[in-house]
Amino acid sequence: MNDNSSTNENENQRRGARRKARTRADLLTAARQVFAAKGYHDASIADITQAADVGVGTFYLHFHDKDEAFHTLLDEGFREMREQITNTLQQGQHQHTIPLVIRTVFRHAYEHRELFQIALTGGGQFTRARTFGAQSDLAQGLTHTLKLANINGLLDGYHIPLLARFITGMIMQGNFWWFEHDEPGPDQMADQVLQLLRHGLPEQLLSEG
Amino acid sequence: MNDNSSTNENENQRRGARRKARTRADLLTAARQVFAAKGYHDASIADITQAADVGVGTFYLHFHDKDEAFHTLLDEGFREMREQITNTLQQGQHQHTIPLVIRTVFRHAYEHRELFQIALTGGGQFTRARTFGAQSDLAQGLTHTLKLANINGLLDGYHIPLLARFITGMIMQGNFWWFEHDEPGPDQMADQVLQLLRHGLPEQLLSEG
Amino acid sequence: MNDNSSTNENENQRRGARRKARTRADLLTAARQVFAAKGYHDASIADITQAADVGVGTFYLHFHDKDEAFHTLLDEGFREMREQITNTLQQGQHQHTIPLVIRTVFRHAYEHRELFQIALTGGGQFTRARTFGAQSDLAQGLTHTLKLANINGLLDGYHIPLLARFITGMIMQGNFWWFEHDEPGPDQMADQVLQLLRHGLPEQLLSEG
Amino acid sequence: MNDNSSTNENENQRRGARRKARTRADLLTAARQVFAAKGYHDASIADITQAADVGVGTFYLHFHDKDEAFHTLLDEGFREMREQITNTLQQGQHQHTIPLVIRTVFRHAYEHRELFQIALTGGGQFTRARTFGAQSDLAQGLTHTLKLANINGLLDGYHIPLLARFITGMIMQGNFWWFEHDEPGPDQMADQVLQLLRHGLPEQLLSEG
DNA sequence: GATGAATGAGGTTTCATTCAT
DNA sequence: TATGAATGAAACCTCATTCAT
Repeated sequence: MNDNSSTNENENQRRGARRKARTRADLLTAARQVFAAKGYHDASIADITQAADVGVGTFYLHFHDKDEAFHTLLDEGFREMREQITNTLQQGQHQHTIPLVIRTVFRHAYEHRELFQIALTGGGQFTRARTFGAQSDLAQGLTHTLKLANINGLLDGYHIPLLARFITGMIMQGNFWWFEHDEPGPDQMADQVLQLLRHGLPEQLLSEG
Repeated sequence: MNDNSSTNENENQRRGARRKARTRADLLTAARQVFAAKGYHDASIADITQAADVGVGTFYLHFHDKDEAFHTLLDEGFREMREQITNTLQQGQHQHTIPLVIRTVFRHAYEHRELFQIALTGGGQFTRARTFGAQSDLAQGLTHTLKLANINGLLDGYHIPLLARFITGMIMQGNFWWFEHDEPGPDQMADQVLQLLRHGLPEQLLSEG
Repeated sequence: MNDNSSTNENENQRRGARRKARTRADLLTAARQVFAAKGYHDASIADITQAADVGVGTFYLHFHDKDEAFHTLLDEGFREMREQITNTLQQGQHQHTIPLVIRTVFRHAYEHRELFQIALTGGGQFTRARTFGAQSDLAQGLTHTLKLANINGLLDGYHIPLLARFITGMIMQGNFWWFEHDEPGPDQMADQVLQLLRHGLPEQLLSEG
Repeated sequence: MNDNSSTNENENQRRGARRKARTRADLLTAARQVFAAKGYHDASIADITQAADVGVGTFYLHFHDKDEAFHTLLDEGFREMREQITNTLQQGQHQHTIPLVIRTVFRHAYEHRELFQIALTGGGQFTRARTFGAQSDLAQGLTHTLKLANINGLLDGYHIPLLARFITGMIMQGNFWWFEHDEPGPDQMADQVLQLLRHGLPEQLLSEG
């Protein structure tokens, strides 16, 4: 009987925790949709809880405020991608790193387009820092890679941190493209970026006065 | 006396018009500073009128609402640049167009950094459309140029609108760079972009598994 | 077996009742601490149940609402004192009543300082009535006593209900004193009050212009 | 013309300031009524602005928050009384001080009964400190007076700070009395207090077991 | 009996906008 | 034209209370 009741209690606790986790997930999903549709500032808590079909108060049971929900959304949404990129960067096969990072970002970005839209356009005082931070992280990782690659002087004459930014910029614009189009898919998108990085543009287009 | 009085009236009218134009300019300058410092949403009309040293009501004599002030700020701030770029694009010397556009954007962006910061980070319902619009305009202009250049098939194998986006992305990241650094200046920044566009990256960095 | 099971049932019932009573007592103790620390309004049910180490819902198994818990706290906390004072008042030895009441209140107040603090400072719509009520009860009891004592005209010239209030006021300020100091103890406090009541102040302090 | 316009401007400014001051006064009057009727916590800003017949936002144009309005109400309401008492205390004719203070407080309390009710019953985190502070101020002033009076040892055997508290308590209960009754007026009330302070109670009422 | 996730009414506060002067 | 006090819709957030488990 002792066993039984404590088992029941555990069972109840687990059920409760599961339900709570589900509500939280519902809220995050709703937040993703609402933020994507309206942007950070014009999304109200009421919008989010309505979309999640829960009461307003429930929101505050799971997040301290709007900002925390926003950050949680991005942090959890980007975790997997961040981990994959970190792995790639740490593997040390520098000759493969850049294409791998590009492909990784594009694959995730294509799969989680809403999330990227939020990250790239979202507002909010802290948010500005945070979303730029996302781009900065990527740029920093690429800077690191490029510096390692430059041990043998391959990139002398390039401003390496800028180079990293330029690549970041190309990737970001690829994501913007998907706000309006579905084609081409992530792999062809990556191919296009790599093609430009490999061969540049024909000389005729770039002659100066 | 009639003459006299009408002269006086004219004089008064002119003085009034001058004063009005000056107040408007003060408001735009103040708006630029405040938007840059706080972002669109966190900038209040009171902030702006305080910075301009006028009453709150005065704001509404010059702008219909907050959004109009914001748009006016960007439109007027970008007018000169837009015109120069339009000219460049229409001149038809396609082999010089791309470097010229790049240099033009960078020069203006460096000179009007606050303005670019506002355009690239500012929020607001319409704002999102507008600032993306700015990037889209640039991308469209470049698309047009690249298509003309491709009459002789130079760019077969490239996805031209994407190519235009990538270049746009590089330019935008150059501007982001200036949010945090002052060096390198616009011409060297352009050189870096052109260097990448001309030669791409060393093959060793881009080999895939 | 029938006997047996009903014995078990009884046993279980008793155990249940004991547990319930204990939870209730825990809640009242917690409520006392929390109300004393934060005041009525700023004390949340969650604060109380947390301090009692029970679930929020449990609170409502024992009290109908926040106000009931508050009133219960005061009623039960003051019951003993109220009974002693009632006894004193009913004993009819009027010449001893006033000192006895004063000593009784001070002794309880010193022992249950938290409770008195709550009663004298706590808020809440009904609470205001209730805590004033406590003072009023005391004043009424004293009024009654003084009236009985005045059968022989001792207090002609005094406004008896006011007199009762003044004594009440002195007692209350004695309690306020203990919010900030521990000394003097209840008996010396009573001595001070009685000394003033017996001899008044020296005439020199009270002469009017 | 210059004179004229600047005169007009001044005139306008003054008119504006007068209007603003009037709104502020309306709000304070409304706040006094609402706080008196409902107590601090149960009075909402909407209650106050409705009673003052202004928009909700107007409240925040004049007070930073509810607490500031409350404190302002008390500070401004007690200013005159505080000044009179301070003067009395500083005049140094110690043999008249106590009766004067008692009469002063009662006169003001009778005239501004609502205010005293608010001060004595009002809640709020800071409020508790503040309203007790009012009583404490009075008690401290009296303590000071009594100490000066004690130079010649008149009060040896009395605990002077307690004595001051007791007098404060009598005054406060006099005010409580007026929450429910209009009679006796302030002067007779003071007379009653002074009578008790002068002669104490008949010994028969205070004999101890 | 005990639990704690969920609820939503109700309160506070901000700020774009208006309008009488 | 310029002013700034006044407005109130709309957002955020809290917490007493309920109820399914």
